[in-house]
Amino acid sequence: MGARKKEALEQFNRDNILSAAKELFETKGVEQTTMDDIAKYADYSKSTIYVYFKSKEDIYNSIVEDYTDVLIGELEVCIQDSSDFEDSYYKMCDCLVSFEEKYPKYYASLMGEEKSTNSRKKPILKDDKVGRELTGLIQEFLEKGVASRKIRADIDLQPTVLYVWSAISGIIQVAERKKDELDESLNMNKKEYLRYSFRTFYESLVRR
Amino acid sequence: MGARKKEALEQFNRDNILSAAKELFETKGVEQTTMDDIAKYADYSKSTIYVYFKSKEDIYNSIVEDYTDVLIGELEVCIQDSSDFEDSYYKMCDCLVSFEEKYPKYYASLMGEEKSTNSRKKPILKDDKVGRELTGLIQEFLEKGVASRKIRADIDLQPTVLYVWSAISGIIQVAERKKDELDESLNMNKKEYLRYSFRTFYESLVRR
DNA sequence: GCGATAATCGAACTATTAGTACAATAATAG
DNA sequence: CTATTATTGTACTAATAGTTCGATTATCGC
Repeated sequence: MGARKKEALEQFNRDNILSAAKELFETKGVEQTTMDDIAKYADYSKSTIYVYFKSKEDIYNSIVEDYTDVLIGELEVCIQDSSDFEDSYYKMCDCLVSFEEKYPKYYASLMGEEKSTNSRKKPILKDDKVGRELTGLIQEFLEKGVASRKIRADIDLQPTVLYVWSAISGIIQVAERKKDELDESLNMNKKEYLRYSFRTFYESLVRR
Repeated sequence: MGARKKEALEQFNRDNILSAAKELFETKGVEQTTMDDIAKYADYSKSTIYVYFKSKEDIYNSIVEDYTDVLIGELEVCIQDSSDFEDSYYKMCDCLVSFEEKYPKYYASLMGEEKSTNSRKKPILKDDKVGRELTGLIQEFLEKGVASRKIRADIDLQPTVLYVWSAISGIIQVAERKKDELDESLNMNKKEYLRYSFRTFYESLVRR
């Protein structure tokens, strides 16, 4: 078999395994999914799975990387394709919220909860690609704000990037965690609460 | 044996087991600590451990409850013992940061990361005692702000409570996660960054 | 098509760890 | 001293990640 075809076949197998794992991880949860589950669902033997991936962790990490790229790509569009600062901001927020709702487990993982698919082992500290790319994007966003005079030019950009990120991610996290209470005691659904919080934060950010 | 003495003895044993588990959980991590570890360190047989606690989860939950009470108590002091609004705010922030630094695992757990000591099993959704008590405290805090005219009286208190909580917890979480990057690229240590962020947020909160 | 090579499979294996069962032993009450 | 109770040790089960390896099947070069 030609090297080209061989490589393609390998890619095909890897993709099959990954997409099976992806589905199972999303529906059953990562830790509740066993290697035997993945093998069965992907229609390979377990031994073959281990030919293509060295561990469950390895599979998981590959998937997370895919999601990272998707999310970062979407956020880039929000920030770069929009000429208006306020518009960028709300698009960015929406984009993060959608991602969180669609893939909560991966969102949690990307956003820095300790990553481990096998809790008996120490979690591996991975280099924080999302974190770095995200702060890059937010910096770009803030620079746009400064350029359009929405944000004071004398702010200290670097820590403000993190500050903005703290607030946005905090808002999303709390909204998700408290969504049931919101309905009950606040008479406000998650969406409304998010709008309120994002707006409040936006207004605290731009000069009045 | 009198019922009184028996009860005291049981409490003694339970406490011994809990304090051993507490130490191990703090040093090795919860999931890296086995029931055999706990038994050995507490100097009981595993069977006896299971007389006093029905599962590892049970031990863990008892410990978390203790920590919850400690944290809530400390926060109450911050808010209630301080007559100045700004003072309350910074004390509250410091208190949360100290707790996070001292007991990062428990902080993460209290603050809502999925709780499970045995990742093969589905995490149990516990009723969010900290959450409820915390929002109560923050509401009290904001009411003080309104009373002292530091905060506009026409704000919608309920969602603002969550909004404030989002920001503070977000700031702490990001500071912890990025503490290494802070040193390197921002030329700012975690403490300085926290001060900057808490101050920025405080100023966005009070009327100017 | 044929024989060699490589991919895949299946099934049994190890290691780890929560949790259980139970009989033996130690401590205590009366 | 005896009966009860608390504690222990040991050996078990179940679940699951990961390994091993000989058997099987597909594919390639000729």
